[in-house]
Amino acid sequence: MAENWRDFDNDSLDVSLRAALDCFAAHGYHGTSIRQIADSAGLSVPGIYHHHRSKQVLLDKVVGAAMEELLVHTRAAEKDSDGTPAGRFDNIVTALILFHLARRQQAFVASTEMRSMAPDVRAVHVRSRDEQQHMITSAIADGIATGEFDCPSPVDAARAISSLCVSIASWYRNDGTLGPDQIVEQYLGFCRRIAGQAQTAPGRRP
Amino acid sequence: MAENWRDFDNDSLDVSLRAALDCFAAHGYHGTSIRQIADSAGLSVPGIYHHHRSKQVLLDKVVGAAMEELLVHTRAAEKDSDGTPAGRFDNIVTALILFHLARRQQAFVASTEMRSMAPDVRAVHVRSRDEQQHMITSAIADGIATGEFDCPSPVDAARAISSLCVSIASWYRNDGTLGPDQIVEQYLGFCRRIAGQAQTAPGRRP
DNA sequence: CCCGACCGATCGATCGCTCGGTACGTTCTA
DNA sequence: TAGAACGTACCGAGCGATCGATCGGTCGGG
Repeated sequence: MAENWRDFDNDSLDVSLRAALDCFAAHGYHGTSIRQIADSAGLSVPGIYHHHRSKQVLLDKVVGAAMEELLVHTRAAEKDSDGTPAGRFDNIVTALILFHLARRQQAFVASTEMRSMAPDVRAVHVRSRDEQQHMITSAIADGIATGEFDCPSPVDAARAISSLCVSIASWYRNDGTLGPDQIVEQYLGFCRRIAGQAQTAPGRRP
Repeated sequence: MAENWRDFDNDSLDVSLRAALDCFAAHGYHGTSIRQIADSAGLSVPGIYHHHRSKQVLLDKVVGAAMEELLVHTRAAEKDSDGTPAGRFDNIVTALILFHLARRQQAFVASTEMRSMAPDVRAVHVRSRDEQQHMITSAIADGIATGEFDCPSPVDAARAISSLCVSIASWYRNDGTLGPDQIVEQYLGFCRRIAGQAQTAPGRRP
């Protein structure tokens, strides 16, 4: 995994979770009924409950799988970097962008349905997101110390960068005019600029 | 209005719409029942229906009021600028940021509950948002022509800027450590950098 | 005397979820 | 090796609760 953090293979969601994800992404958690999920999965309502205890755990499993995947890829991306703040930053942010392209629906549901989750479940996912964001913050903070970055607040910049990458999930479509590589290049450029990386521009790699 | 586009006075929502907004922001449209709204408004369920025809129009009125307010302020902000691309950009983006600070809940509901609205109603609000975003796009495009801005795609940059400002609504709290002025300064800086405005940094006005 | 503001009671529909089953492949036993 | 026993994977029907919405009222000010 250490070197192939750029690749996201097929997700491991079963037919029920896949159906739940589709419905949640389209109509939201509370806007989706178990019957809709069952129809979408080609099962009956008890068929869903045979595999998953409740509607809540459907949401939990869908979001949990995505968050874990994101953390694993992000940690691998940082470890695979050259160790410099700018190198760490680039890899972490690239992993974040790639994740939101490859796991569009999961990322979208994770960000929009946080409030629909039970408090204890939500706490786990909030912690994951905080850890992810902290990796960005610390790369920027280190980069300011070395002069590679220039911005007034690493925490605020990291939040802006995180928000910007998350927003990709709300408009990206597989059949759009921009391909994944172009988006990575463009958004990595945006994020570098937000952090004040010297001599970079969106769409141009130095 | 032409010169006081920076000010957002108290919103004109009645007690029912205010209650609906609070509930929608906290639990989402489908996660909110009419009874919750009635309780929060200090009315009975028929008391709500006396003033508003359905749950759908509650959402429509809340979002519609916000979108109209945003457009009015943004148009005034552009008209009030010095006419240069950079000046237009700064005013439009500033209005967008101020709006998301002053109308946090409305902006949040508008962005998260688009999918919960009837198609014809949604189309109206999508058009408003497109017009808003197009003003940013055109300021950037003009700025590239004059050399004030530098980015590969004005459309993509405008979308990123718009997304970034919208995201403010999902974390900003009135009692947070950052005051409105600081956030405007910081996020305007982020947005300038995304568009590739020369010689600017977040937190520093030239 | 009427009209706008509001409420208690209740409508049919739908919600998440469960009960008691059936079908079927595998395993254990005589 | 036949057949009983079992575990897994499901389904039709229906549970109590809650949903958005409505009905027929009450009540105070003009």
